Amino acid sequence: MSPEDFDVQGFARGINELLVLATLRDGPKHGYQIAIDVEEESNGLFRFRHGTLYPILHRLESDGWIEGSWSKADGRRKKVYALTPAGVRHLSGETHRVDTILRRLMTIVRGPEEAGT
Amino acid sequence: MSPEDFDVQGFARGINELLVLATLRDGPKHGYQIAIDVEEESNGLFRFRHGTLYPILHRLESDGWIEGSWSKADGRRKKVYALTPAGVRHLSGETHRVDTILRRLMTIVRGPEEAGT
DNA sequence: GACCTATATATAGACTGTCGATATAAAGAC
DNA sequence: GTCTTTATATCGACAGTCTATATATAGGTC
Repeated sequence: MSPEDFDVQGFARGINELLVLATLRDGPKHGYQIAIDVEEESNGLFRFRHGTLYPILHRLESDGWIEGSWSKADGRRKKVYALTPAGVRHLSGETHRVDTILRRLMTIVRGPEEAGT
Repeated sequence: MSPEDFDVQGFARGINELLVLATLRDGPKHGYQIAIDVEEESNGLFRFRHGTLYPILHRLESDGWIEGSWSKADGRRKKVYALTPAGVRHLSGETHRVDTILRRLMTIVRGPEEAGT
C-alpha cells in the first residue's frame, strides 16, 4: 500500500499492527509481554485490551509478518512471536509510509499560527 | 478527552473530524468545498468520500463545534458551515491532544536505528 | 430543447475491527 | 485451599467508514 492509498480505517488498524511489530524489533516476545512493552514504551498512552491484541497477533501471523511458537518455560505455556524476514521488510516499509502520513497530518493539524511550535 | 484516554477507534474518528475543523480555520465553507480543500492541502493524501463526509459534518454540528446555514448563492443550494466559538476552543484543544499522540507515535514507529531521520 | 457532466447534499446496507465481558488454566502468595 | 497474577482465547455489541444509489440544479454542447 502506497501512502496515496490512505484511508482512516486502514490507518487505525495499521497503527496497532505497527505498535506490535515495532516492539518486536528488540527480540521475540509473547503476547502479554508485547502489551506491557507497548504500554511502557509509550508512557501509558498506547495500550492493548486482550480482546484487541490477540486478533492482531493472529492476523499478523497469518499475513506472514510474525511467527509464533509455543514454549513452556516456567511450566506456563507462552506463544512467543518473532519477526519473520518478510516481517522485517514489511515493518521497514510501513515505518516510512506511516511516517509520511504522520508528517502531513501534523502540518494540517497545526494551524498556520502555531507553525513555530 | 485527555491524551491518556487514547483508543485507536476514537483516534481515527478524531483525525477525520480534525481535518474538517482545521480547514474551517480559514473561513466558512460548504461540504463539497471542504472535501476539495482537505484533498488539496494534503496533496491528495487525505480525501473524503461523500458517504463519510456528510455524517461527519452532521456529527460536528450536533456536537456544537460547527454551525451550518443554507445559502442559495448561484441558485445552487449550499449548506455553509462555520466554526462556533466553542468549536474554535475545541479545535485548539484537539490540536494539542493529537499533536502529542502523533509525536509519541513517531518515536515508537521510528526504530532506534532510524532515530536520525 | 434534450442530453451529459459537474456541483452539491443525503441516506442505506455491507463490512470490518475494536471494546468489554467472559472462559480457561496454571503459578505463586498467604 | 483460596485469591491474585500471568497468559491465551473467543464472542457479541457497537461504531464508523466505504460503496453505491438517490435527488436536484447549473452550464455546456449539438
